[in-house]
Amino acid sequence: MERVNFQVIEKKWQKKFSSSKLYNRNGKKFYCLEMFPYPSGKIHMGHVRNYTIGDVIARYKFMNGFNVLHPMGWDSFGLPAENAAKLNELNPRDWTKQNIKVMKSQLKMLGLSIDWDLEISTCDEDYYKHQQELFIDFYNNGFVSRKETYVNWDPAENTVLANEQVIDGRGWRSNAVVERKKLSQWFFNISKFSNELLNDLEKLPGWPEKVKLMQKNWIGKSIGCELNFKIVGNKKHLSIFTTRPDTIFGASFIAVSVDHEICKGFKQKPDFEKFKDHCSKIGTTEEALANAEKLGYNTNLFAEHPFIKDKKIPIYVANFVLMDYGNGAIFGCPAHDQRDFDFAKKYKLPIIRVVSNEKKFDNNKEMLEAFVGDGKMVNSEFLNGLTVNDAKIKIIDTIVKKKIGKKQTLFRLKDWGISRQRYWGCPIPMIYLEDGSIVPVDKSELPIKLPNDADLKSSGNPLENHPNWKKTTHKKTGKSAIRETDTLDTFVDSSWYFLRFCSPQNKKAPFSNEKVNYWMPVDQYIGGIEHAILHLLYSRFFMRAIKKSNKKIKYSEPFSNLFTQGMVCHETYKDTNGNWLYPDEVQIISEKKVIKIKDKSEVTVGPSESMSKSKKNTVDPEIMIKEYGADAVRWFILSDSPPEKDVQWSDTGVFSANKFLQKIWNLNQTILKRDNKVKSNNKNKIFEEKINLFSYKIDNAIKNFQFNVAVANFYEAYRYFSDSMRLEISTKSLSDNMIKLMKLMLPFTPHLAHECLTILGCKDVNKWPKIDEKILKRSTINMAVQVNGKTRDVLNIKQNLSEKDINQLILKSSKANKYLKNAKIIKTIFIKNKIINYIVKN
RNA sequence: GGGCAAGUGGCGGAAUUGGUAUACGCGCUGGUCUUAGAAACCAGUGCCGCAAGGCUUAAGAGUUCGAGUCUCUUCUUGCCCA
Repeated sequence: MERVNFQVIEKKWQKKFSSSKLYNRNGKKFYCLEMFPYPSGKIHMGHVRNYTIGDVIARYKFMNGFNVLHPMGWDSFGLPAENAAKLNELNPRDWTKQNIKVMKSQLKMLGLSIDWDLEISTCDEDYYKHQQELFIDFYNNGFVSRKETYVNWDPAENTVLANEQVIDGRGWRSNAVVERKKLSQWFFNISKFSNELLNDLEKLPGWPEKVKLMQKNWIGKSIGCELNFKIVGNKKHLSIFTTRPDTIFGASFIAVSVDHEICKGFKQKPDFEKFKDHCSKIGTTEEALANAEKLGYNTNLFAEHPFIKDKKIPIYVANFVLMDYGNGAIFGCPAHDQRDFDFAKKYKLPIIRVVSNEKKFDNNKEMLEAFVGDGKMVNSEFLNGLTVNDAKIKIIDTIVKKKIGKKQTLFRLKDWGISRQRYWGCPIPMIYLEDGSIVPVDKSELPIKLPNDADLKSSGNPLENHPNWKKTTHKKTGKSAIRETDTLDTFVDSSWYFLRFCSPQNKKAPFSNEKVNYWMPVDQYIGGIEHAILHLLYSRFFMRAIKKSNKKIKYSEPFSNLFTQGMVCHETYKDTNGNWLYPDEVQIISEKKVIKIKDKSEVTVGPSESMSKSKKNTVDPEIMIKEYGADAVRWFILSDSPPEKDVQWSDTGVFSANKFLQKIWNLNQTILKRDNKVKSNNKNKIFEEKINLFSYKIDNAIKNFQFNVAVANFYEAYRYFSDSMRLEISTKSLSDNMIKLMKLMLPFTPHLAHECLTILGCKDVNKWPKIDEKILKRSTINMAVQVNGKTRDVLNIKQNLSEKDINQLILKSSKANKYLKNAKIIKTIFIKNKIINYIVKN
């Protein structure tokens, strides 16, 4: 069998992919974008999967006549560069540049159809200059604010962490116990768009339902009401927020946050300070608060119940009430909220049931946990007998009429804290004047560049510690000023890069309005599900804020279709000492026996998990490409699982992918060498119809993102094709149909397909083959013959035959006949081109 | 605790959306070729049964001429939120 040297043809075609313009600029626009990588060092299999999927779509659309935009860039600011730089005594910039160089060459090895002329890198001054410009625009349009808030402070990293970076009360990277600290921070006012971001999810039919649901929950709209309580012996009111005003008759305490105004009076009390100190150690995530033991500090103050005369409710300070949600105060109804229940049990507060779903309500029954289900109101005076929902409506109505509160909508979504006490990020273009005012720098002074000589080794904020970087002057007044020394969260960098790709070399502005209005929105966005919430939500916010500050932009949704691919997994290996081992350090002898190559010791095989450096269950794409070829790696990663699901990496899988591609090559060679004197006969027609059917199936599978199904169809088509070589089919027909198949394969295995198409003499390589739907209607179909619902025969027949014809056929020759002979047919169910089912009685 | 998915051979998975269950690949078994191995090629491979045939899509029920697909109950797993 003839073999092709993949290394040679892949190198050859990769040169052509990057040297000539891949795309012409005709046809309807199609913006295909994969989430750009963080340049961490080398590409991993997750990247291979992500970019191969994107490449299939881009090439498919291009071959179908679209004007495709398929760019790539680098999400190149971020903490790892800083850490690596510390470790290796390198400048973060040099470390990042080096990684980009390596990863770019690796991506090229995959043969991706990326337009590298559009390459951007977020750590380039060219990029972050415009980001600073956008920041100032946002500031001038009221989308930026400065707030003092409690933040998650990582004492080991000396930085603020986002809620999602706090795992079980510890920093995700440092594992240090996170503290609550009050800091002045910059915020993007994403919450101004809460309603819009929620409602517009409905306008995104091309997004997975799952992602939309996650965003919906994240935004977390809740409708409730504000209610004022009178404090006994005090003229002041205490205003609380609740989503369960219907349970007011079950209220047995009020709980406020430690930061609530009311607590100011206890500041000098040592027991309060101790309590507050304790609270600060829990962290601020909802999860941490929910899991923490419910603790309270008794203020010895009481509030009057608004509907029960002379009833007094104790006021506690509680660790599970947050100042930045609602009013920082709630009323506790222990019978119908688990947190309140736990709290009431601990402090021996009454538990009064006000909702019941029992047939006969038993007021004395002891509760073991809170009842949060639906039911009818009890113990609630004028609400008794109503459903929870009706009770809510009635009580809010009453509260409004009595002027002791109002209806209120709250969102879980908070403003986006963007300040980071870090060096390797985009400097925030704000300055502090001597008179205390804070103003943006003049746009003419952009970019505010990062200094090259910052000290990264000492703890704290490197820009703050720099001897003179922060000293500047205010352009308008000439007076001295101090720069903001925080840098922007790197999520900001990735919130608008898709706009920059539309005109990446634009020196004057972040993007050209005209280009953005042409290319946006992204027609197909592809990336990991891990970005389902934050990155996508922030990008949606950016688009809206940009549209409001730049009236010429037409769109508010950045991504019209979203595809989230699954992860790449591999088995894990541990040696006898419990150390993780890389797959290439072990040898698999049999299903039950795996040994360490080095010393032949036994290895324990663990479950297949998402590839990660910490568990060493990674496979290096570059090594795989060198061994099996890029086309085989691409082929395998698409073939084994549906793209939205996790895929298991398997060496035998990529090995057999290579084998198959060699067979394809060999088939091409056989056709080329075939005597072309073979005259056409009626075998041609059947052959062509069959290949047409395969083409139809493959085309459909690609359209539906079922690449694994497409691959299965290629295997079948190959086998059919190879079997047909023995038949008297004209060489021209074989060659034409091979061209058809190779074009269909081009998005999957571009190197091999280009090579084969060239030797077959194909002139319109980048034109998707025509699929004749008329032929599909002419070809034969299989019809199942059932008796009493059991399949007894399958007929290969012409399409659209009538029930009568089929009855005759069956009587003549069918295996099903013997089940019909001595039976009485009571009923026949006939579905054209699908099935005939005889219901019989003996 | 809540929400959302999903459960099909030894494994990854397919099934035209209610109409031939197990396509395709991996693995395995046998054979040809080979000094031998690898590769290549051919055949077989859900379970029971010598066969005819019967059974089978986590378990159980229901709707239907017909259910992997729809409905209900239970179990299990995964993901997200808490």
